[in-house]
Amino acid sequence: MAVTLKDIAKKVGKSVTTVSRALHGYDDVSPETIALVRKVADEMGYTPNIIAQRLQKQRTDTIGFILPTFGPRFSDPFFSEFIAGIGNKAAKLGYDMLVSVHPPGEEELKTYRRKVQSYSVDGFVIVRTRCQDPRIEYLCQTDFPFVAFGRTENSCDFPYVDEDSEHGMRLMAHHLADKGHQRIAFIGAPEGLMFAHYRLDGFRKGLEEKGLSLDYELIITGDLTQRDGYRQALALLDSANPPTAIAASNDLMALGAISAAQKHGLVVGKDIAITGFDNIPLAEHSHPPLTTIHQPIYQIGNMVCEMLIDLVQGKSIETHHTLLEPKLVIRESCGGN
Amino acid sequence: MAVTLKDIAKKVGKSVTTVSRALHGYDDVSPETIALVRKVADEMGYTPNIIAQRLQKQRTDTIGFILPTFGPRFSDPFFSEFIAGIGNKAAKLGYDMLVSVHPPGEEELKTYRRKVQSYSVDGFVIVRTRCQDPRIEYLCQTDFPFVAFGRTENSCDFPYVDEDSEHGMRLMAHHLADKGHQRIAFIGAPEGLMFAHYRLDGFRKGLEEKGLSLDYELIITGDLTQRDGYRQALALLDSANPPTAIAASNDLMALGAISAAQKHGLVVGKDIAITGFDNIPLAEHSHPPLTTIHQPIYQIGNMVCEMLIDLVQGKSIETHHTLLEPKLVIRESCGGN
DNA sequence: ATTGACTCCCAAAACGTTTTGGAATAGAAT
DNA sequence: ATTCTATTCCAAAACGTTTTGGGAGTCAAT
Repeated sequence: MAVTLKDIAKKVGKSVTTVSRALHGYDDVSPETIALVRKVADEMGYTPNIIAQRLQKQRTDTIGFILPTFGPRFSDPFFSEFIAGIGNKAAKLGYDMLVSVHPPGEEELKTYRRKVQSYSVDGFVIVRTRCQDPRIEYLCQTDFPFVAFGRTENSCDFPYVDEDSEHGMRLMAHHLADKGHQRIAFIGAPEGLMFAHYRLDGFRKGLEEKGLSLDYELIITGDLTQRDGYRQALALLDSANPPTAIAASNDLMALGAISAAQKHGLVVGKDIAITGFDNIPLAEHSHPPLTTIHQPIYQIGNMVCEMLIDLVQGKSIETHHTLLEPKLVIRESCGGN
Repeated sequence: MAVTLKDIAKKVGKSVTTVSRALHGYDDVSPETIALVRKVADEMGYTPNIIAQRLQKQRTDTIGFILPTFGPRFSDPFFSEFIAGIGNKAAKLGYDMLVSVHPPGEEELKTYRRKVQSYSVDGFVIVRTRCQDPRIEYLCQTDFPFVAFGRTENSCDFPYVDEDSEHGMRLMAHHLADKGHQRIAFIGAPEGLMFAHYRLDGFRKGLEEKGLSLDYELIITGDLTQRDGYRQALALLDSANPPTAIAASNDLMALGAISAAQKHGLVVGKDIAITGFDNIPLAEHSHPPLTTIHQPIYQIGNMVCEMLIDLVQGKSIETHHTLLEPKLVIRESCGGN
């Protein structure tokens, strides 16, 4: 079996205590002993048993991340990038990342509860916040550390990072209005998601500021997949009086909408304008390239993770709430600049 | 603090041993005691401390998965789907999933080593196998349980699931040849990856079987991103004698190539044929929809995870090697049917 | 000769669980 | 009265680590 402190202790003829303290470089161990212990530990290939450390320290050095997602063909590039963001930062700070996959619902919440109660993780990263978010409510209520990407309507105060998508969508509305579009459709995100509201409200306000109003017949909702963007856009274009522009609530749906328009024989960027939100890598090299709002997903993963780790380590966080300024990225899918 | 066995023991006036055994339903505990203990445990909201269990049991009920990936803007839908596949199966079998992110290299291997030696996980899922794969070599050599998605040229024997991409690419070559293409370009995957070879070899063989040969000038290599597919395809199309078909080694690059062709004013599916590999969800709703080889990524995640868990539990696995039959999915990006 | 300061070390407890190897009691069979 | 069997229980050890609260020895200052 593996090498333990006891084995080293036996070898060097000291106590387990001394070996432990030597390896941690305590100054009540003589330099010679430290050197000796280090050498022997090295030779024997010692690695501390992380589980024993965790039991003793009463923390896991692990952060939890539960992907709130559906079905087998789940494949949102947004999440790979976000995971990379959290994961890299966590690794850098010496933390592990425990990932689960659960569609929103009762089961999901049970998973949170179980992980909290069994001390599986020190804290959680929450993503895709919902208006009334049971995860946030639960974690607030049990005082368990977490940081969210996104805000919520829950009453409790908690640390989060979010992009000001309301403002982002206002910019987008201005842009489309400036391009002369009047009949503009909006493909929203599922009702329960917090950002669905920000984006819709922002878009509506943006149009109003330009003297336009968002026709309620042209507001539809998609499930954020490309497939659904395609389907919804097709329906819009098949209607009696199709829009001249479609603003989707995320890039994936926008890409679907582009396909639908092209299927309809339209030249996107000329016959119709289509826009997204997120600026995933795919957006840059689609045809035509997609006008969208940039969201630094990887960096947000970084930030959220760092905040969480500060939090679980009891460090005082300077800023609990970060609202990032969105940037409009103009490409050809709405005719360019 | 949390409620422990000791707390329950005190409450019911029995020993910790008895409480533990009662909760596990041992038959040397009287039914009344079992009922009482269960009730009290419930009332007090007891959840076993998972870390203590792990220390005692000497296993973690956790499987490890290290994403072999680069840079910040990493965003491959392939991985989200694969993670979902592993994660869901793991959850179903009562296992956690520990995810790290590391570009291939020395650091990556160190992470494996550390996780093995510190007992962080019971086994690993390996993905994107390389021809000479240091991860596999290390794990074989230390006899640590793992299952791979993909084969390798390493000499050791190990359990894997793979799709027969050589055969898949042969089918694709046949299809393109049957469509009358003669000047066909191939965008390969990075050299070191095992599947890069299978796909290239299969494609070459497929063409040869149709009496065609693959011009070495038309073999180029991409980094599997859409951006690079775009770049490489642009180069091909800018050349003096451009190909009439481009077969990319994955869907993402194929999508990039489609954009490039469209940028060049070509109608994909008519002026030029472009094909991919993977059949990610994006492939179905691109414009035009992408002809590709289907790879059931989610199910492969499921299978690999299940095999691994059988393995770490010492169950005898029936089949160590699974080679899945690829299926050609014909869509419009190469002219349909 | 004491005291104090300093250096180096360690036994034991603790974290929360499971498992081992009995012990105690009661009733039945001899 | 003794032995045997069943039933129900539990003390202690074990997993591997860190921390607590000293102890022993040396040397210098009183």
